[in-house]
Amino acid sequence: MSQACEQLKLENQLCFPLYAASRLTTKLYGPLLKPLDITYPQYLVLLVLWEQKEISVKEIGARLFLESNTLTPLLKRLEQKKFIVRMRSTQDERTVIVSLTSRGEKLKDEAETIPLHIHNLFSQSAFEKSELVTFQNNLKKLLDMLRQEIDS
Amino acid sequence: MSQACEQLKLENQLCFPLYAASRLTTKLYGPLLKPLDITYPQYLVLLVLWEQKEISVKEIGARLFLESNTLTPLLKRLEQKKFIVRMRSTQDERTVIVSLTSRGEKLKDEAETIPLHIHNLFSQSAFEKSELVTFQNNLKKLLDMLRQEIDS
DNA sequence: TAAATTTACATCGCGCACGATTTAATCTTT
DNA sequence: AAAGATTAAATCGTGCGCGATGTAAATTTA
Repeated sequence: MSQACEQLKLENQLCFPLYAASRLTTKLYGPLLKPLDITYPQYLVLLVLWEQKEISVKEIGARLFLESNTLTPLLKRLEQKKFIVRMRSTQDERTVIVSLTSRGEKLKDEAETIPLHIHNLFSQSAFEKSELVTFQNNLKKLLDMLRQEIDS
Repeated sequence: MSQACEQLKLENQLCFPLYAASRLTTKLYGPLLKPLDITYPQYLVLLVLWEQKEISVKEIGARLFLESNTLTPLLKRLEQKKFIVRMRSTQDERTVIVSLTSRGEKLKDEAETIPLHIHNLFSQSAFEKSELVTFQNNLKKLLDMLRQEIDS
């Protein structure tokens, strides 16, 4: 079988396991996020807001690699659930500033056990601690590379 | 700042870079797949079919970690584009057998340059070959772990 | 063999993702 | 300051993903 053909096999692809692992990871968060009444992408937005409780849509997008076409509806849903408020900046009317409500701030306390839960799953697994660090670094490196590649 | 709080930072998460890298990777395939008139998930299904040109929906799902709620509409779209046909098994009327049309088989030739394109991007990047192998192995390991965790 | 269970796929509803376009505000240029 | 370009969000349409449920066929159990 030709080299080109061999590389068309699912097994030999880098991108498929990335795609599958990402989806299964999101699924893993499901039961942890359900009690908080948020989805995984909503959780990511909240992670950003828990670090910086007032931030523009643009900046959230820069952190999560998402744009307004995805964020606007998602943020509206978070606003409906009273976790955030959105308002136009007075300095620049184009900009929408997203900020946490007190309810949104409180949610952080409930969310604090989530990283621990996830961490426990990994420590119970066949992953060595050092291996995990390498893996995480490689993921970041890949992300950097992809970012460059897509911007160009 | 508390340990729990520190782990809520985006930077320290394993899952976010996984999520972001997966999305950006899909985006990277976009320009390569557009000429073939298929999406990335459709490409994955075709990868399976190019390995085994007759296969049930169930088996495709097992390979890609997808279920009929995702696959059925996707396969219908591939059928509309005349790349595949779907028919009920005569042995077991519950089972739907998916098979390539000649057009779907021909598409494989056009797709053969895709892995090369992707490979080139990596070889131009800061990724060492050995590093890449390690990374790929870790991804598979993660996928195995997630699979186990979700089944349980 | 009739009833209960399991299996394979389909359907439904909702929430992302994202390319493409629109709208309104701001900035730049002349 | 008016015209043109840029920017930030919003909107629109399409295609996933997936939990929950439905349907019909096959298998198991009673």
